[in-house]
Amino acid sequence: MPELPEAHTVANALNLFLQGHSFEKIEIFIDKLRYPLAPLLDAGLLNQPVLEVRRRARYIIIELANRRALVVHLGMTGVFRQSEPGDERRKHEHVIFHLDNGRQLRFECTRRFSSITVCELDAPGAEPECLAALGVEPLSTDFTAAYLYRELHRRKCPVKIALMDNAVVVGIGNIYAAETFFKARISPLRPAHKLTRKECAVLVETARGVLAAAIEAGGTTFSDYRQLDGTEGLFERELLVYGRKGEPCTACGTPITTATQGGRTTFYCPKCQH
DNA sequence: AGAGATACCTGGGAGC
DNA sequence: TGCTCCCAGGTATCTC
Repeated sequence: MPELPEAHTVANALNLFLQGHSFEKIEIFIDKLRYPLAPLLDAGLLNQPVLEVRRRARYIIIELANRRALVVHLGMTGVFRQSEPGDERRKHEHVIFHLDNGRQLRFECTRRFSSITVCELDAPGAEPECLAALGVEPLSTDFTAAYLYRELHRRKCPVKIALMDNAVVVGIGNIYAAETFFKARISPLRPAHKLTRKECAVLVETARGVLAAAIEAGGTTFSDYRQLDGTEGLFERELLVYGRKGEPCTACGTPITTATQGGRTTFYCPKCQH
């Protein structure tokens, strides 16, 4: 399931595939994903060269020459696939972008948690207005121990909830949150405002390391995620706690425990993480 | 205002 | 075997 590293990997692949090319036709086969798709057909997206494909948080931004941009969120099961005309349409392929070079880009999404919207940018390279409320990028220099301490200090919720809050820092989902807290040896159940400055520094560095390693590996792969050419990411085998309920902790052997936070399952070692 | 719950959606697995 | 139930996930939106 795509988190930030997956969006990063996909954006890079899309940039290679789309840059300089334009859409000649867009076909939609479903009324809506998270939002209605009909606006894609009447938004001036055709015959405009793609300037760049980039990422902000988990959103993929496909910027066209006329300053229109497609803003795509992969949700849980969104997948882009390069196809050729005549390829049979798969069951959950909802959108087909026909390119000026005769090739196709298809968007598939089983659970329909994904979104594809159109927005107009204020200037070339600008951030879409619909993404303005997002917090800092975890791999940027804005994500510092001082910043995190400030944000956590005014929140009484569990620290895991705060770290996954997109208004604080973007792109840390359930899987990477679990790995980060395990490697940082900090309990995800702790009240956010009780973390020390030192612990915030550890969290920042650990989260960065986890995400960077995942990007390096091409993203975590579960049943749904594939890169554009169909190859799988390799990070899955490196997960230390996520999905390992009852298995021995790799550090101390204590069985990994779960808790429910914000309606999501949290995996952690009750002995190592304080 | 901040926090917690819920809807959205499908496939896969467990249990009967 | 076939049925029902539950779970997974991020985000928007609701309620308290």
